[in-house]
This record gives sequence, structure tokens and C-alpha cells, in this order.
Amino acid sequence: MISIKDVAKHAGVSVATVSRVLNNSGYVGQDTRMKVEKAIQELKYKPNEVARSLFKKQSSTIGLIVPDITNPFFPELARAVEDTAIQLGYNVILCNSDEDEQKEQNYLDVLQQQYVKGIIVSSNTMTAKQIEQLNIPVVSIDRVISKGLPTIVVENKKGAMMATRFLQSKGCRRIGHIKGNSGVVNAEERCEGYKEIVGGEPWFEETYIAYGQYDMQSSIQATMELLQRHPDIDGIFAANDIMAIGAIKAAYQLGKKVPQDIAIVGFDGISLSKATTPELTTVQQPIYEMGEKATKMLVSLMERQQTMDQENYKILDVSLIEREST
Amino acid sequence: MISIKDVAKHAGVSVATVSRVLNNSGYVGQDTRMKVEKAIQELKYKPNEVARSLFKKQSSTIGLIVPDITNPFFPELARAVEDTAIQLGYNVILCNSDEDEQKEQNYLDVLQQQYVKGIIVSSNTMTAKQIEQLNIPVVSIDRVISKGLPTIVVENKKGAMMATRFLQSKGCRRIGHIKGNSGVVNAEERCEGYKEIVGGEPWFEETYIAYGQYDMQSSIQATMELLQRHPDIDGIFAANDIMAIGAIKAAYQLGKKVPQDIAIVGFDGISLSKATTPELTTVQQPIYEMGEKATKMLVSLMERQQTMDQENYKILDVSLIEREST
DNA sequence: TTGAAAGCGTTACCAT
DNA sequence: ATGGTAACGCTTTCAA
Repeated sequence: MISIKDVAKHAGVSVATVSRVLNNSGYVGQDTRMKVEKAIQELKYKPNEVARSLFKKQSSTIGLIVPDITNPFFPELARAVEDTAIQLGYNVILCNSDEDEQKEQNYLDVLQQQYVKGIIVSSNTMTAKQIEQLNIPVVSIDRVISKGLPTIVVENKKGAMMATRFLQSKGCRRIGHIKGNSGVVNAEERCEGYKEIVGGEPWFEETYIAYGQYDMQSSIQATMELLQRHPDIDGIFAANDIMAIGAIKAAYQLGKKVPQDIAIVGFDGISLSKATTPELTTVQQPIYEMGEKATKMLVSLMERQQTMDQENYKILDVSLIEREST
Repeated sequence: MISIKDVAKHAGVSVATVSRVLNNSGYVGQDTRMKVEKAIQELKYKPNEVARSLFKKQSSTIGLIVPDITNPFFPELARAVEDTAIQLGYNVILCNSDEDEQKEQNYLDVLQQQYVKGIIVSSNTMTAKQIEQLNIPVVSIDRVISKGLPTIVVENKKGAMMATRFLQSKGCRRIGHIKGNSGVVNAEERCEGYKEIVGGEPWFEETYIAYGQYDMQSSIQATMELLQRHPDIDGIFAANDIMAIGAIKAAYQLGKKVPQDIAIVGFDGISLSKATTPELTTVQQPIYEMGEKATKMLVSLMERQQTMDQENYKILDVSLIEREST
């Protein structure tokens, strides 16, 4: 690979000068600049990012840690982050923590060793202390880690309330909930929202809540059990779209028609929610916007532009999209 | 961040010695090694990957370039690659080329500048020449770039033939095809397989082929047009699962029942193919195995273990999974 | 068996 | 306005 030295030699100047035109810092004469630029062109020189990073103690890369890349919500988010990052001159390393604390810590180490300049993370095991030790900007997305940290989340509780209330308005009398992973903030919040609406109903018991894990398989299982436990259920609010799709499947397997016998609402608004039959009624998160905002927030933190504290904690709104499953 | 110098000082030895125990290379006395290891533990030292890469001119990272991360096939593949890479001591940078030659080239540059040690790529625009210039091992996955390159693909044509023949065996008399992106190798192969079976039928015309782009939106559109053009179609082979799901949607919108009025087969076997109603009959690719094999192949190339040439071009088998859409 | 020092490709400081 | 050079953290000769 061709280095700055080669360029310097080719242009008949010192490496310092080449470096200056590269970063346009310091003084460079008009014609000297021309000569150097010509040399760069001719040799097709590309600065070595590794050497740069070593010196600067930071790279032009940001890390993105997601819990499960096979959940379609995260590729959509990743896509937004990547687009925005590229546009702002950064690359992204995508890491899949698999909801595993060990793996997560490993990736944190790796990213730090790679001198990433900042990290966007969706995690429930990570602690504020852990993040401080990193000594680089971190933005939490989709899941709150701590009130003090830069964060992009949505109105989970409100969205859940909207969904549940909507089921009521559709005439549902017994509404069950398929909850996401226990311990995950947004799963808890969505569950709270659900309870807020139906918790006071005379029929309500905790057994109307089934425990899934934000994936389809667990949801099918959980829904089956739920519907066998309470055959009178005529409405289900699932904590994410993939689980809602699983719930639809489970309902069919038990011979129940959606939405005639049972109405189902999801959460997320992944593009797949339009792909099912029936199409899924869901609480739409502004996924792309979340990724975009998080990235911009991170970059402005990395570049230490002024950022009012209040600007660093954004709770985005959600909206209910009525489709065929209700 | 704490460096090798700190460790050396703490252990009362030279940096050279610390480096030796780190890489266990060269001679290190038994007790010296102990001292150093203790120091490493106590200081929680982690070698700086950037500095290492700079010296070695290669990092312990591999690149993975996929055309579209929002197509569920690729996250599943990425997951397999990542798992395997980690296990073998490598990290992966995931890049999304968006089927865009420009972006692809940009990522190639970036990866090279980061001294990645190897790349796994799914591309149709990349040329063998382009890859040679990289001077690092590259494994092509899912799409053949050139016969001479290390490659992992599946029996696309055979799979397509199986799918089409299967539709015939189910009694379909007019079978249409939703093709993937024009110019993409596997889309062409799957189309060929389809034609191989029905190309000779008296009813067949080119207009039984509709042009999609491996995503749902384009497929809905294409299927609509196809079914309006040929209302007699009672079977559709879609070139991937997402398009098959789109085809199901389109059929419903035109008031046709699947599988009663029209049978539909997909290709890929993404986990979502089980999620639809009706569940999708599809040609299953061994997705995880593909990612795993590609990664192992790449790593063995990177580490220059002996690799018989014949071992570097693998065409994996596919299998038809019959479910409810046929 | 161990240490000193050169070098990987950059950048930034200090001279000139 | 330009060049020389130390330094970033590491590995690997070369000597001792």
C-alpha cells in the first residue's frame, strides 16, 4: 500500500506538507497544494486509517450494539444509523450481543481497543458505571439505561395504553398481553401501559399476561398457553410485532380467526407488519428517525459541539396504525 | 488507557518481554512470565488492537458486505458469520452496500484502510479484478462472482426446478415467476431453473415472468400486474421468500385464496417463512451453514493453512419444504 | 533469557 | 510557507 511518504517524494515535498493538505490544517502554498493534490491523484493515495487512529487515539468509526439482529426491528434501525453515520463521515461496526452480558462486555472491549469514537447501544444489562468507564460518548437507544445518559427512546407506556384502549374500543372484553423479555425496560413499560388500562377491570388477573422473549417462537408458545388458560380472550396486545405475528399463528392453530374471534395489536411498526395476512395493527415507532437522531446526537457529542442537556434525552412519540388484525 | 509500557514498568521488565508473553513468542523465563501475567491481570491490560494492526499491517477483523440488511436472509447469514468469526478469534464489520456499486467500492476502501484481514461479500457488481487488487482473501457468498474465486453458493437452478416441478405436481397448470433483481446471478439462475421446467409448455410466454427486486414492495406490484395479465395463473414461484410473501399479499388483494386458487413457493427458507399465514412452502437454503462455511473458509485462507482448491468452491444443496401455501 | 531500538503510517510541534 | 522529528502502542530484529 502506498503511503504518505510516497506522496511526499512524488510531489517533492515533506510528509508534513502532505499531511497539511490532507487535513487542511496550517499553511500550505497555493502551488504546493496543487502539486500534492496531483500526486495524491496520480498515486491513488488513501490515508491509512489505522495509523491515523493510533496517533489520534480515536478512529472515525462508531460502534452499534444491538441485542438481536434477527429481530427485524434492529436491521431497520441499523440501516438508519449506518446511513446517517456515512453521511457524517463515520463508519459503523455492528455488534450483536445476543442479550448476553458476556458478549456485550466483550464487544465493549473490542470497540474500545479499536478506538471507536462513540457507541450506540441497545442494552438492558449495561450499567451507567460501565459506560462511564469507557470514557467515550455513548447513546442509549430503544432502552433506557439511566436518566443521566444520552438516550433515544419512545413513549412505550403511552403506546401500550393506546394499543390496549384501542382493543377495548373495538369491543374486546378480555384482553391478554404477550410480554417481552423480563427485565428489559421497554418490555416492562409496555406491560405497565397494558395494566394501566385493564388492571382495574373486574376480570383481570396476572394470568392474562403471558411471557415471551421478543421472538416468534416463544410468542407462539406463550400465546397457546394463554389462550388455553383463558379461552375467553378476544384481544391480545403483543409487546412487539414479531410476537404479534407469532400470536396470530398461535390463534390460527387453535382454530381462532383474526380479527373475527380475536383481535391482535403489535408494537414497533417494522415493515414486515404490513406483510402478514391479515396485516398487523401496530403501534408504530419512528424507527428510522430513532436511528438518525441517535447517530446525530452521538456525533455531536463526539465532536463536542455544544449540546444542551435537555436535548440529549429524547422520548419520541408513537402512533397507532390500524390495519386488518383488529 | 493503559499500555504495554505500564505493564512492563509494573512487572519490572522490558516491553519486549511483555510482548513476548502476550504473543507467546520467543523465550521467556518461567518466573518472568508469571510476573508479567500478574501485572497484566492487576492492571487489566488489554493490548491495543490499532497499534497491533499498524505494525502487522493487518487486523483481526474481517469485513462482511451484504446488499441489503433489511432482507431477513442477510441478518440470518450475518449472525452465522459473526458467531463463527468470534469463535475463531475475529471480529466482523458489517457493511450494507444497498446494491449500490459506489457504496460497495467505498466500503472496500474503508475495509482495506482498516487493514481487515479478509472479506466475505455478496455482490453482483464486483469484479474478479477488483478483488485481486485488494490483495487479501475474499470469499464470495450467495452470489458467484467468478469461477476462480473462493465461493459458497447453493444449487439455485436445481432449487428453482424443484420448486416449479413441485407446483406442477400439485396440479398447477399455469405457473408464473417473480424474478429477483435483473443482473443478479442467483436471480438469473433461479429464473433459468423455472424456464427449464415450463419453458417448453405450449402456454408459456416470457410474460409469465414478472420482475421484482428481492423486496416485498416490488413483488406486490409485480404480482398484481402478472395476475392481471394472466388471470389463469394458478401457481407462482417467487425467487425469494420476501417476494413470495408479497405475492401472497397481492393474491389476497385480488381476491384469490392461497393455496386454493393459487399456490405459491418461495426461496431461502428464512425463519419468517414459517411466520406467515399460510406458512410458506419454500426452497430451503442452509443459511447458517453457508455463513459458517464461508467464515471458516476465509479464516483458513487468511491463515494460509493448506486449502485444496477444490475445497474453495462449494455449492451447497437445497431442499424443498412443503408447508401451507401450496 | 532479556533489553534496546527501529519501524509500521500518521500528525503536530518546533524550527527555519 | 515548509521541513524535521517525536510520538501514538506495538512487534521484531539484533545484541548482549
